[in-house]
Amino acid sequence: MEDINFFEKVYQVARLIPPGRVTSYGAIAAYLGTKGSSRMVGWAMQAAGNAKPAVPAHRVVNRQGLLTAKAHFGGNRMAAMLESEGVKVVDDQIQDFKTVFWDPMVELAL
DNA sequence: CCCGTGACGACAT
DNA sequence: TATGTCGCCACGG
Repeated sequence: MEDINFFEKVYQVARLIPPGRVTSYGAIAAYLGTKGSSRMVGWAMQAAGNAKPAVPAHRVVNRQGLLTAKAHFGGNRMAAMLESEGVKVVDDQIQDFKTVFWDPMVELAL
């Protein structure tokens, strides 16, 4: 685990996000132990586009459940993918965010 | 090696 | 509740 880079850690956790669920940058960061570096998670996601297998970055949103990454995906592609998985999105805001929220700290229960 | 940047978050006002 | 400011750390130039 310590052999892999911070980025890969983020990728692995992100890939564990089940369809129809979403998580926040801070949640991933906290799970990795770098609680205060939620930004790094987002930064990693930027590079995630070059990672293989592809990372479901569209399932990662901010603490408010707002599709901040939407701008990076381009257009409403991100929202469409989420809705396709059963996640309701209105005006870039995930509905019932609390319900679809997937917390690695709890789900992975390390 | 120093500086700016960034898909965030928590706290202060 | 809303807005503003600071902290956080990795990466590129």
